[in-house]
Amino acid sequence: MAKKQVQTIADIARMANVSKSTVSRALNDSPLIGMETKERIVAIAREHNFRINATARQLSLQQSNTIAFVTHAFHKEFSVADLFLLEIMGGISRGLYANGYDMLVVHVEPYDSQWIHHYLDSGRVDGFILTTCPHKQHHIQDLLAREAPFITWGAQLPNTMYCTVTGDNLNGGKLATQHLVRSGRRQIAFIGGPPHELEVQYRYAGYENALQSAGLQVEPALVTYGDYSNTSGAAAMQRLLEHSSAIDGVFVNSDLMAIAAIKKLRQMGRRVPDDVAVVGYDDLSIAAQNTPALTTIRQDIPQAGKLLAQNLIQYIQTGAVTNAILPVELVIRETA
Amino acid sequence: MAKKQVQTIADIARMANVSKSTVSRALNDSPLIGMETKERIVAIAREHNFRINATARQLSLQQSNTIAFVTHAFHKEFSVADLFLLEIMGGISRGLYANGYDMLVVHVEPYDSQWIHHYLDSGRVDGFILTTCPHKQHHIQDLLAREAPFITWGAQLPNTMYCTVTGDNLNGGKLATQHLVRSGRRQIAFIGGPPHELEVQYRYAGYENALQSAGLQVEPALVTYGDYSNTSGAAAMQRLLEHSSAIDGVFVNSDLMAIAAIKKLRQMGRRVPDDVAVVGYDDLSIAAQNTPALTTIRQDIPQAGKLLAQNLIQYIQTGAVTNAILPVELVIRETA
DNA sequence: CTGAAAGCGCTTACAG
DNA sequence: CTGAAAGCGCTTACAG
Repeated sequence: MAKKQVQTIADIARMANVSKSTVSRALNDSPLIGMETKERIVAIAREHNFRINATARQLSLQQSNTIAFVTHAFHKEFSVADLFLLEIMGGISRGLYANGYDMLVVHVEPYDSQWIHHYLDSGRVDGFILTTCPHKQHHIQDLLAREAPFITWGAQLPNTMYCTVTGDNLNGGKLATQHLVRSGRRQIAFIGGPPHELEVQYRYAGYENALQSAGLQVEPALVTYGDYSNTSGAAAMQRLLEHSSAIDGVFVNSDLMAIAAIKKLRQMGRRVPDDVAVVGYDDLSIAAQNTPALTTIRQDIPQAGKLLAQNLIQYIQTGAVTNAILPVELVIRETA
Repeated sequence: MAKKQVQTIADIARMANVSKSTVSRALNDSPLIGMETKERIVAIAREHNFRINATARQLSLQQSNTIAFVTHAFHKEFSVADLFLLEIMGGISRGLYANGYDMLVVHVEPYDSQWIHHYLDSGRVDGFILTTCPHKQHHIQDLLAREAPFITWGAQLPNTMYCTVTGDNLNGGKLATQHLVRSGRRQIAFIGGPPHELEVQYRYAGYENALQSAGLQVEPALVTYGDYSNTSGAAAMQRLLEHSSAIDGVFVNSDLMAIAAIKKLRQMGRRVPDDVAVVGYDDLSIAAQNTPALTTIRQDIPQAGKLLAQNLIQYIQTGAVTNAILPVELVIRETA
């Protein structure tokens, strides 16, 4: 495996005694080429470990075959919640690669949309994938204004038109709450993520829906919100217990908050799940590792990544706007 | 911010009444151009939000200005240890961007080195950054054979010549052990990562060195190894306690294993740090979050990422092979 | 089915 | 200091 000898299709053409055009067609599986010629050329190329020059190809084709994965600049400490990024990146990368695309990573600052110009106008990338970043809505507005091809992870804003992939938050809320109801809980609380998030609103709707189907009242005193961090989860749990000590079940919008809530419950002398059952959300690796192991709602993140890749490419190639909703699943462990 | 109007340097040339050559020189800060002309052209380009076409530039310059971050395919569950990847990627990305390079992410399988050809021979990337991936040595051999530009995170193999950045493992082991000695511990155990890893051997050397400086014996019964996972950490701790119940301090090669070891110690009825003091390694976010908060050795990972980027680019541009060793630091918390 | 030639949008040696 | 022209390595409409 020494240094590359055969550099261009012109080299291959010379060796095969054909024109560059023919080599290009053979290597690109063009229909207008003789079977025999093609196989001969492909064999020579393979033998010499030849790879077509991507840059020249991109210039000629006027596309980069590269997608940018957009995420926040990593200044601060990482939390376990960021494992989500790694997991979805794996899925995206796999999906892109299968379609002949590469994945660039772009770290963006909250209030700067220059990256759109930088990467798109220079032809570096053909489109963007957004997952979580501060001021996502702001960036989405700028992407729309620029008519940039992109897709996002998360629920679609009303009155907008762009590609999305999201989990089934409504059903997630329903499954979690139904499970609590089925185990005989009657005072079931809700600890949400930020209330302005659509995902959170859907999960709440699922919660409400499940309670009503079971003939239970939705009590405002049992509903509160956090910001997904563990400290906010602990604080939320404390607030709930102060207002209503009869709570016997909680549906929490993230595993991290759920684990913090469980700690708080124990500090306050409640047993989990005996006194209070807890269901989380996400099924990060810490959910299974926690003691007691966390009952939670799982979203298939690698699958989500794959869809983000495929549907963005589809949009770039056909203009079809898709909004995909992925199924979620209840994972029963020890806390409920 | 509408769709891009001005597409090429030819457009700018027309507007400025100069040739394409002149525009190119102005935009690239060439010395052989009039100050006045340059400023006029730059102003026009900025006004029209013009970005030079990266693909054409790359083809002309015969370089991609792109570096591949190579990591393992993400099949399995993620663990907190993988947060390391996110953190170092942030540093690398920042370092590359500052030098005008982009970061591509490549997920590789253990036994397949085709990715080297795929990305290098096609001109997609100018070099590779390797952090952790299975069969790293195997990949390094293939990179060397192909004469590919690359840099790795981790200690350098003997008799090889390539760029590396690594933490000061020798001093890390020394600092951890010295701290245990200073707090009066005399039966200090060592739980390493895989013993064939150079990093682990250096940490062991630091441990040994610190013990000897303190006039303490190195006891083979107090030395054991794991694979960085929490289960292996718990097993290692158990083995140590079975062989020698007088242990009053442990230096563990990762935070994950350290936390598992602490759990095990408590199960066996030992108090931490009263009966047994524990020092970990890495200072992942879980170290501070753990109860009790973990005393550990910190490496500046974002800084490491930045150096990986800079030194690889330096190598590509000048051929200079660098082996950088980053300082480490003892972070004292509750477990020792 | 195959080839000669133009074109993708840059950079730069060469000439002025 | 500036411009005309060749070249980077592909793809593809056009002609055969």
